[in-house]
Amino acid sequence: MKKTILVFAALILALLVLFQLSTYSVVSGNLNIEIIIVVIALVFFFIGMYLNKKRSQQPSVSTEINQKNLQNLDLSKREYEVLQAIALGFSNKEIADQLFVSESTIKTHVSSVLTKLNAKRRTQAIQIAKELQIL
Amino acid sequence: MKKTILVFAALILALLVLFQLSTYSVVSGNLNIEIIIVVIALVFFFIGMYLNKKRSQQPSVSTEINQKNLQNLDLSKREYEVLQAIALGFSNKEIADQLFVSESTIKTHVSSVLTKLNAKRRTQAIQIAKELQIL
DNA sequence: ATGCTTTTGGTACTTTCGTATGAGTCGAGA
DNA sequence: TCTCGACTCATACGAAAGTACCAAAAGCAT
Repeated sequence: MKKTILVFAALILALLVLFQLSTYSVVSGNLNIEIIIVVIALVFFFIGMYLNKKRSQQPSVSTEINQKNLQNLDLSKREYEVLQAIALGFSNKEIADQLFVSESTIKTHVSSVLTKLNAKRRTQAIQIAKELQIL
Repeated sequence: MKKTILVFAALILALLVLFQLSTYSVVSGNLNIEIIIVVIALVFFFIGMYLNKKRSQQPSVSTEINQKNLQNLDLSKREYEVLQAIALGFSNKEIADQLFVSESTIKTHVSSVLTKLNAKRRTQAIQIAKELQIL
């Protein structure tokens, strides 16, 4: 809300500046009227784009991963890889083959992931990870 | 692509019209310069909003469920409920308690869901269902 | 070099999941 | 009424998944 007020204040200010500029230059005749129009057009074009972007960004679900949550979980690189593979629906054996390690290793990683995500099952881990926007 | 060309053509046209209008009115002096500025500002403000909207609408992921895919899968009401519960990370026993049926029943439903979704595991079923925008 | 974490891997055991099969109940519709 | 699909439930078995505990190798920072 505060930001909106600031934006509109800046907008009005810009308008006033343009008024002054245009009347001055038209009167003095040292500036072409076309330049003024182009400047005004560009300024408000980008203002329109900016405002609309702000508006449309809020409801859109940020599909990017939340780095803060990811770091807070303290998952190791390998554990995160395993978590991603789990979310893709792979079995422990399949993950093991993909990462060229044994299934025992994957089980170890999965257990760590479940503990760190505070999940009882891998399906729950997926759900929690998605809520944290980690995937 | 065709639309982009049209939009830019209209944009250039609008610019030309404004040029003509402004030079004419300034010369004849029958139109206030402020009015012109406001008109230009408004026009390009909305052009900016419109273009930005078009751009941001395309990559937005429709979060609604795809009814067509849902119907094509031929999942029964109960099976769909179970699928949703699976995606929330619940175990068969927990789902059974929530739906007031036995775990055996849930197992039956889960098997049907896996078959219909062509999945080997419940985690894979979740992934497939999300791809089909069923969840 | 010496801790420290990560990664790896194993054994043994429990739990959960998934399949196969069969069967009873119930409601909607031919 | 008879049929069909959906829902229910059980048993038995095998396959994954998960836990607990241990331990060695590797990487990396002080």
